[in-house]
Amino acid sequence: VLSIRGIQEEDPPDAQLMRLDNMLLAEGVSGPEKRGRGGPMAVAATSGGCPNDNSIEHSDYRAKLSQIRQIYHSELEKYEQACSEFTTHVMNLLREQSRTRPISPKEIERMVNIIHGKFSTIQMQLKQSTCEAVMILRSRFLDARRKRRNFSKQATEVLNEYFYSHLSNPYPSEEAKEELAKKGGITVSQVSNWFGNKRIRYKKNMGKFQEEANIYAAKTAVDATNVVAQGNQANSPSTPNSGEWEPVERPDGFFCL
DNA sequence: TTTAATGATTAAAG
DNA sequence: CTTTAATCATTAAA
Repeated sequence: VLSIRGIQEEDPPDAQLMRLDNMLLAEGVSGPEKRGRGGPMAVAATSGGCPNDNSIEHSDYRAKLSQIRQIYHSELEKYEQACSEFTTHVMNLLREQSRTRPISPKEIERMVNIIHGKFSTIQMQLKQSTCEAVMILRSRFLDARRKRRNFSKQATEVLNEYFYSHLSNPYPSEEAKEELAKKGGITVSQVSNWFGNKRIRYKKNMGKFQEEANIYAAKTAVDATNVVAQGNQANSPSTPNSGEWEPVERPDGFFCL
């Protein structure tokens, strides 16, 4: 079995292996056992998400992670043990043979290297599959898309009001976003997400939003700072302007329809 | 059950 | 950092 290989195994073994090791460490699989408190567990804080999900979900996640961790460590130990056992076994064989033929120390060393190479590739496979398991676990528990809930009527009302009353420039400032978030009972990130989605989806299929536009068109006052477009006030929403808000240059915040 | 709507994430560009 | 555009995953509607 110990053919003349093992020296030419993989050219970049360290590149991949370093990544796997780093990830396992970062994920707390291969690091020191952190029983009890001390969790600076950095959950992706980008999305507002529900404020009341940090009980069952998280502990469930940690339980599963600890399970993975256990398996990983026991397997790793098994490999270490098997490796050393096998090495000593081969050494014994070589010692026996050395009675009938001369065996150079170099040959022995080569043999040991081959064995260690073999076992380290197995170890690498273990790390690989462990990383996969962690990734799956992460996507299963920590992906906010899986916890998505529709906004309240109030929130969508507020957001749509702003959007359709600022159709010419639907980019709320940071302050405006905070205001909208407060009024709708959602986070600023969620407001940003909503506007990002709304803009692209409105632009992509304006006809689909005509009715919605009609509903919200009359409900809000025009931005006080833009007092320019008096003539376009009666802009009939049933004939959506084919131009977007982007292509027309907006030198100073003027209307661009 | 299939489809549409929708909030969140990602990559890429500024 | 922000945005667009594409995509993912869930929910509501058909």
